[in-house]
Amino acid sequence: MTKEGTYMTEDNRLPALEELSEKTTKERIIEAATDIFAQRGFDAVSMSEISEAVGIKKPSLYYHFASKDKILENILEYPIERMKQVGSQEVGTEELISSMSLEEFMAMGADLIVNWTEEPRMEKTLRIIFVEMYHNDKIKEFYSAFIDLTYSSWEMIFTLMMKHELIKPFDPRMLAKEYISFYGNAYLDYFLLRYRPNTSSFRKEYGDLIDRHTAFTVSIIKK
Amino acid sequence: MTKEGTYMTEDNRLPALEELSEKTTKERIIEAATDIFAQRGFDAVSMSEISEAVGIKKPSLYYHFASKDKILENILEYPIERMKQVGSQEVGTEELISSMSLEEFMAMGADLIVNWTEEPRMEKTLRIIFVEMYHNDKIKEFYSAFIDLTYSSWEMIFTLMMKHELIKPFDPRMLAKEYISFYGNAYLDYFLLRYRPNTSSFRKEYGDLIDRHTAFTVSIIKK
DNA sequence: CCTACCGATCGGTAGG
DNA sequence: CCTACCGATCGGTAGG
Repeated sequence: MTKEGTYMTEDNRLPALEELSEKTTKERIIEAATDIFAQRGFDAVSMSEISEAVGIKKPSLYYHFASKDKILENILEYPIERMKQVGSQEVGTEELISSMSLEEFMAMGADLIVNWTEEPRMEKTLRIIFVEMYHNDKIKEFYSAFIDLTYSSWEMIFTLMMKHELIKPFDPRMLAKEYISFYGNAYLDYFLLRYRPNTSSFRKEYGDLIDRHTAFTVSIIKK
Repeated sequence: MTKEGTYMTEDNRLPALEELSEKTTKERIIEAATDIFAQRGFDAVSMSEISEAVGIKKPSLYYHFASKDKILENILEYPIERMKQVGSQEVGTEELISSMSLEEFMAMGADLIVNWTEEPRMEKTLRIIFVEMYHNDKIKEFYSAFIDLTYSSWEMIFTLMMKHELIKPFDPRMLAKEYISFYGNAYLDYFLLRYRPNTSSFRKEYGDLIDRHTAFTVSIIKK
């Protein structure tokens, strides 16, 4: 968090161009820890193990992070930042809805939800979130906010669809919950029951099922 | 697993009636461990802590269970036995469907699913299952079987409902997945995100939402 | 069911 | 970023 890299640049020269694209030790720690935590969970992983993966000795980790908990905190900043990015680009939903067919919009929506898991770092972080949720208050807060935002977005979308008479009348909040539950359940299945890092992806395993969920939803709500 | 209670009955007399209703130490260990594992997870709980809750010393636990893992294994036998019980009493689904209204049957189905969580021991065991699923193969096996059985049961139910022309035509497997996802998601929310032992219950927190889910489902499928 | 004990490992610190 | 080290705690055993 502070004075990153001061140890390695104490000669005070400007870094060469090549070095700018190299990962800092701090970044390498985060990447290694994300990887190993995603595989075996936070508690089961020791600081020695992380340092070995990075290629340094255990006490050197404490130069970059004050504690094991701080490493986890840093890892969790990533999805929070990514959620803010997605949130800020949310513009013109109504124009989008009236500019395409119901089928097209729903397919686009499904794609957005699936894309969330496509980036490898995000996928590993989501795994950590699901595994550690039961006893980590920061993760609970993040996941709650993530779910609430998703419900509210789709409540708004379905409300607009009704306004434009694209779909039959429903309680939009309830419809959002029904629609999104399918994804929550798929996440539970993927991240807790069947997680095998680097051998598969959410899209590959659930893509077809999600297409069918989209078709099912359209068939039910379409006016 | 073997020779239970031999230490305490080495005088070879028949146990008094009163003793028959008393819990054996082995049972008390299971109950205490279930309680504490449900609260804080398997790895975070020490054998000392369990023994303290029971009122014995740590090494005495090893008279009843060969290892900490064996305690968990014993705890997991409970839901497996309960599932077998429920499975074996599954008779006359078709008569049931044709003997009541769609609304009545769906309300009864929702009740069965919610009842699964009402028994305190089952609730705690379900919490342990959700918390430890990510790294415990036996739990994965159990949960997979539980989910598959649920999907298959509802696939059969919806197939029979179509045969009796109570509901519109659907792919019954897909309809089962859509219907059950709502519960899977509610479990995820309850057991991982909002679990507060002894202060609430699944029925209390999700009863209303599930009634609305049942009504939503009926409104969509009813012929 | 207990006392006494063990090796292993953990997160973290001191001091350079 | 390293060597050397620490106190605490863990699951489990020996022997009664």
